[in-house]
Amino acid sequence: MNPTIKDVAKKANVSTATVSRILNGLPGYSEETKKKVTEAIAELGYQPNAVARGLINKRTQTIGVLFPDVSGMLSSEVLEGVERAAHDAGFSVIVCNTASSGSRTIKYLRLLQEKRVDGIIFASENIKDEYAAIFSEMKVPVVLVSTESQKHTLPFVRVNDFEGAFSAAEFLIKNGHCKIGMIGGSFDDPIAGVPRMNGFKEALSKNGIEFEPNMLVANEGYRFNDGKNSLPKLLQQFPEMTAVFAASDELAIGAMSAAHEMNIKVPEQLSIIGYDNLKISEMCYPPLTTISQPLVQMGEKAGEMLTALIDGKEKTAESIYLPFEIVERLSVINRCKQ
Amino acid sequence: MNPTIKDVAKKANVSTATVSRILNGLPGYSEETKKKVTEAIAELGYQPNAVARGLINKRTQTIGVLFPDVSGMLSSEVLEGVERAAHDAGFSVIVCNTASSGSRTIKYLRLLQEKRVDGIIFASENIKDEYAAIFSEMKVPVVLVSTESQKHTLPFVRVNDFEGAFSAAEFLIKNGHCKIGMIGGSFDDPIAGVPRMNGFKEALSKNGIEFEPNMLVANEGYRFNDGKNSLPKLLQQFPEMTAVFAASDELAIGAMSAAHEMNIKVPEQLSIIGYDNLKISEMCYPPLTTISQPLVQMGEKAGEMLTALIDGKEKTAESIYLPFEIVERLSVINRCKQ
DNA sequence: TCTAGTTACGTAAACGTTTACATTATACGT
DNA sequence: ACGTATAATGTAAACGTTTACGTAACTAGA
Repeated sequence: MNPTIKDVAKKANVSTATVSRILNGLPGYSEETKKKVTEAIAELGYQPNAVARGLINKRTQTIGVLFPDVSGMLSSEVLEGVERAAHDAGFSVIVCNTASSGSRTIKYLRLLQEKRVDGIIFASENIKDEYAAIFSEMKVPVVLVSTESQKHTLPFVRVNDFEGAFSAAEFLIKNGHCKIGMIGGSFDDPIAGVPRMNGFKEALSKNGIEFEPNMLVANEGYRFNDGKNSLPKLLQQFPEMTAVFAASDELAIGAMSAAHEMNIKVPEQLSIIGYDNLKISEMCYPPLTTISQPLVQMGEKAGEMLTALIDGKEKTAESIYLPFEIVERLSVINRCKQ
Repeated sequence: MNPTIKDVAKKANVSTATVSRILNGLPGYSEETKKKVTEAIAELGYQPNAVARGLINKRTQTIGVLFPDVSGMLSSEVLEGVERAAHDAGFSVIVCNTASSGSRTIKYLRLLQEKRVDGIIFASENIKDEYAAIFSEMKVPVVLVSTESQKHTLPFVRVNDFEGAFSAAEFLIKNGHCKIGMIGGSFDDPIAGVPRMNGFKEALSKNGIEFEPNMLVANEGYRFNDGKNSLPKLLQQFPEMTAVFAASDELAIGAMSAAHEMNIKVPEQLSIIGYDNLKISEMCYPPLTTISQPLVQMGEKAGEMLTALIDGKEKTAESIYLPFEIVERLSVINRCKQ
């Protein structure tokens, strides 16, 4: 099969220990033997076996990442960041698509445990007690991205959704809108659902606008079709609305699509602001003004935190809120300047 | 640390061999001992160590997937399919982002070799000789997805781009268009560039339309901005155009965006057809008529082929062209019915 | 010249499995 | 009662590394 360290040792007339030392840059060999060994390695085309290494070192240089939805645009940007950071730190990443299913998540966690990954990144989903139990059983570092848990104290990297939503709503207000509706997520979603709705309400109230239930329509999910269906509903219960805050870009673009179909001009008749700054948000027409979550940077940061934890560089990781940003494009109009 | 098979054996008063047999469903133990062992496993919370297993079995139950662009929408859909198929067959997947860089690709390949993955899926990129050399050196199955190589005979799964492009152009013709332009990829891209341009030309010529160079603008890439920049150019060199075929959905949507800005109505004044059927294609306005590549299915099929090859179920894999499909939405108008 | 320290190695155990082979007990046919 | 096939189990080697420990040679200081 593949040549092993023994073959190299034999060819170079040294012991496997010496070869290993050379391979790992440990002290204890002469330049002369190093040369012999290096030549033997080249001649044989020797490649160290990471599996054997992993067995003895109890380190696989591999991390696992769990997403509810691998092909989602949000997940894929985060993944890019994670992969980059992991690879830069010498780790490979195994992707797992939980499809938001509890049982799948647990299966994957068990699998990662068997594979002896050195750490785990858990994205965009609520941490059930069951998961947390497995985490601590596994005794590997875990970092959360785009989610958090106050019950189970795990380090996370995300943006402050309350403030992001607050800023979005306030941005509309500053642009002269006072009849503002919201297309939100789910009341059952403590991560992206509730905080964004609360931030919205808070912005209204801080600016002397009283929130009324008819200004909001909530959704199970955050998808295009949810947004597309929500706009007509919202418009019906809140006809005087001049601007909408959508809790995700997909929702916003869905709303925009509905507006097109209803012959409502965006932004002239209706301003729309989204949340996420996915790649598509600059591709739609008009380009979407939105709250930017630095997704790949979040993934990257999470990857860095995790690998630092694994390498013991950090004892405990400090959770961080990454700054969001309002990226102004063309879907919001300033009513004052009209 | 974690309990090992030895701990289980001791607790159950049997040998490790027996435990192993029970774990792997091999014959040779009584119901009674099985019960003892199962109990011991449960009490200790024993989890087999896949690393040790991998060492002796020379199988890691892991495959590697290389993408030029992990967060690209195309890649991420393919990844979803691959992950699903792999997982169903008992494999984990390691993702690698080559960023279209040769040196990164090679580094990753070496890494996967060290990690002793059981197989490789290579997506969307041209196979350089150097890669092929490593493939054969690694002696693991490789399957290509969304690319192919006639020089190095590797199994692939993709759609026939020539025919896809041909159908797209012919679809426009059948809808009464005869002044048709194309926003294409690169002449240097033998995978998605040349075949799509040729398919386009062939459709014209088959229908008695003579192709002129001014009907085409080529691009380095397939991105939104390429499309956005290309439309004005194309319109300038081919003003009588009533329809465009774009070699990717991103190009098409970029073109649509440019049309919006130039106050050209889609599809009333200009019909657009894309290629890929990404998720965004139904989110833009008007929803994009496009050639559907079954991306997740392609990933899935590739994953199935690879795992079958690994498990030795298939000796050699048959390359396949998956069928494309024209998905009609609203970006193309029928001129005959006007 | 002797001792102590350093350098350059080699030996062998260990990591946690699987599995070929050996061993024992059991049942069965005559 | 005896051999034999079968079932149940154990022993130990093997997978390819790393590393604690041992040893021999050499250097340097007195």
